Amino acid sequence: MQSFLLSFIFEGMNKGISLGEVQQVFGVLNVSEDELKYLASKFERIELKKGDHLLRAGSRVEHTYYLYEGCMRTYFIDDQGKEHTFQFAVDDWWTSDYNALLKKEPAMMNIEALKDTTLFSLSMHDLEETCDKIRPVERFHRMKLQRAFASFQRRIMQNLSKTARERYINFLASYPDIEREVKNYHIASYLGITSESLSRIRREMSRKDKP
Amino acid sequence: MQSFLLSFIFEGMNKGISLGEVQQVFGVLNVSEDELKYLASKFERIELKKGDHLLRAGSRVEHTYYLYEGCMRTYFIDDQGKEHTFQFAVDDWWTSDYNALLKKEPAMMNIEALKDTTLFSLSMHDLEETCDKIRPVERFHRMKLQRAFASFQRRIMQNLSKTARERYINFLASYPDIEREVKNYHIASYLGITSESLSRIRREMSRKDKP
DNA sequence: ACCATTTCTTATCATAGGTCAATTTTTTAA
DNA sequence: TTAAAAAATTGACCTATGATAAGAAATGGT
Repeated sequence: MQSFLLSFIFEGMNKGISLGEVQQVFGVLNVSEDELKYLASKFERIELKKGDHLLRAGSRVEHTYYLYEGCMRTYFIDDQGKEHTFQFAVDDWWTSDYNALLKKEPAMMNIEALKDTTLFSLSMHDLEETCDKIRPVERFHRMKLQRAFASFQRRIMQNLSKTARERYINFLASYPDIEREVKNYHIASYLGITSESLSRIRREMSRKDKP
Repeated sequence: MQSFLLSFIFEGMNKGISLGEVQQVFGVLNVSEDELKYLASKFERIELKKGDHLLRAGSRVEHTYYLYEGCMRTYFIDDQGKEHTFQFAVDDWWTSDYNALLKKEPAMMNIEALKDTTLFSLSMHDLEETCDKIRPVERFHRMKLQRAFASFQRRIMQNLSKTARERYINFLASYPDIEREVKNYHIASYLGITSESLSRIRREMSRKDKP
């Protein structure tokens, strides 16, 4: 009887997200209890196991995802079959294939879990609707976009002006904790180099670290 | 007398922008005449001659700029003194150093006019204020950010997966009309290669074009 | 129209990073 | 615990692009 009750509760939790979790998603947001409930109703909880894919190239994209806990990698495959990591996402990031989402084209990106991960999904349609209905949400979203925009600017600047080695050092500084989860070839393809090149860079660095 | 009058009119025009121009900036926007006037009052017209700088690295950034007519280039200088073109802007684009603007840091970017150019400047403070006061403006701005975001995604994907030659071909397709204004070394540094390399690529391409 | 300046091209040589193949190390699953 | 699979490293060689320098072509100011 008790275990039946428990499983019922868990199933219920898996459908949606709590008000507390909504507040985590949006930070401190000046909205009413009703609005909070409305927001919560729009999200769905997604639990992924390490290695699971959230999105695959070619499929339709309709959602954007809030990464509640875990670690994801977005990558794409080029014409020659080579894999390129577009970005890593960790706690409290949003992720999706925004280009496909916006242009209503099939996804070019794949998104996979690098460890067991919990996400909250929100359809683009609901995002628009909540932006319309709840002013602070639109503002919140606009701010998110601005910050993402600025970070893209920095990434493009780096790619244009830094050597692979400098970019790697910078990567380590930007994602200090991520290292355990990601493969070196993920990092290499994020930096725009081969796994072998990264290996050489790492060797040189460890040489010079211990003289 | 007539010439005095003319110069008076031009001076007046130089201060602000007309309601018709505001509508150009925001496209068809569902706002009242009063709101349109309010918006117009927040913009300032800037006329630049070819070669003039709108922004220089190190200076404070407080404005974002709508490019009404003309052509601008945003570039930065790296630690080794090398110049990198971050982006070209043509009619109906917005430009600024968004990273600096957002983080309230000194500019890293330089923005120069590639030909005589008319811009409308809007301070970040006024942008926030108009987003607050006029809902459709916030929506408009959010959409702009989304599109810019998607286009950055495409650029990063390209840089990771395409050869210099492919990127050049793609550049020509993306900016078909810009070529007359920009120097080859502007394009080269936008693509992340040297002017000499671009020259080689161009030679190879013209060889194969005429067999 | 002319000279000065800037930009573009070409050639040569140097180098970061890519490719391929073999080996070692680490992780995974039975 | 061990065998199999995946990931990382290494070495030998290759290629695209960078650096430098010099000349050709285009552009701009007077």
